[in-house]
Amino acid sequence: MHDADDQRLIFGESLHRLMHAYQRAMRRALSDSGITLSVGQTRVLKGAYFQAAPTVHVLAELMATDRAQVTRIVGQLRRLGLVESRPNPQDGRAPLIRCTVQGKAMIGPIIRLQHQAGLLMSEGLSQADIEQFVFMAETMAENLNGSSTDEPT
Amino acid sequence: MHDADDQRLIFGESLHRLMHAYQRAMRRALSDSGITLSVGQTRVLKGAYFQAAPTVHVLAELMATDRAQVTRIVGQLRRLGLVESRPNPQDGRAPLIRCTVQGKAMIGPIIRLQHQAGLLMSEGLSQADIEQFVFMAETMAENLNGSSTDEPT
DNA sequence: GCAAACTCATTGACGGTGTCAATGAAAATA
DNA sequence: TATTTTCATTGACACCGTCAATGAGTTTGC
Repeated sequence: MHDADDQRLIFGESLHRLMHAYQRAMRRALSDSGITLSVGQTRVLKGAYFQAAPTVHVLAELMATDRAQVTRIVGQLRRLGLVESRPNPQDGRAPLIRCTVQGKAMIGPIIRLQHQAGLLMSEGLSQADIEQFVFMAETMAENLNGSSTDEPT
Repeated sequence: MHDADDQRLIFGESLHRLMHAYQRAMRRALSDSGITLSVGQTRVLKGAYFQAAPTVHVLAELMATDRAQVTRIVGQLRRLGLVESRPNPQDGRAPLIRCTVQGKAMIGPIIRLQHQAGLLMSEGLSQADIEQFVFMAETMAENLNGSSTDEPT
């Protein structure tokens, strides 16, 4: 029934379709480029690169995902020699994670692929549209997160 | 580097965060309402309801996912008595899937939850914004899909 | 200083999901 | 009629999200 509602009905499905399409495109682009990393691995690698020696906790928060998951991925990347964790002088529980030289070498191509995907998907949209879209996506994510945590006082 | 590029860099991450937040919200809303269906199951159920006796193929296309996945979910829903598949007089390979009475009874609450999630996440955004967002999401998904399939002649 | 409570990373386990390959039945094509 | 194509189905595998338990380290309260 009635206009406004229908918009909302489509909403979830639109999001699903976009997300699937994006993930698929990224996965294909990565494998076509001979990069054998999963999407999650690239996300952690980027985090380790752009943040200054983050902990697992910081990365998990950044990616809005579970620490367990991040720990696992860090382990994989470490075994691949793309990342290393060094003891944290401030806190013995939380090692600091850093890109190795080899890890840094992969950042460039990864960024380039994401960049291309961004260009492709934004075809026919203006720069202003894109910025608006990103802004709205952030706003919505915050709306959803904020309500579930119910930060008190 | 330079404005335009940075937008694109954030792009993927924004999408990830929004998607995670949305999926989480939906999962929580479903379980809080005592509905023990997965997100995928609700999607298929909705498809079976809104389409007129679709095949697995149709549902998969609608959801932009794999037929195998849909087949599995249909099996689960059938075991739950929410859906039934009847032989297709037009094509013996592709049974037609239909909501049962019990399945239809669940549609209302599911829609309502998605509706609420939509309202929550669109807080602070105008109706025009929302429509714009959905439109852009569809456009982008098409951009991504169209290029990979390269439909010829 | 010491014990309790807390925080962190880590590991294990489980379910949902996406994808590919193989199978077999039915349809379309030659 | 024989070949090829299209469909659903099943199995297998990897990725991802989540929760529970563990253990090491830190902070708090006494």
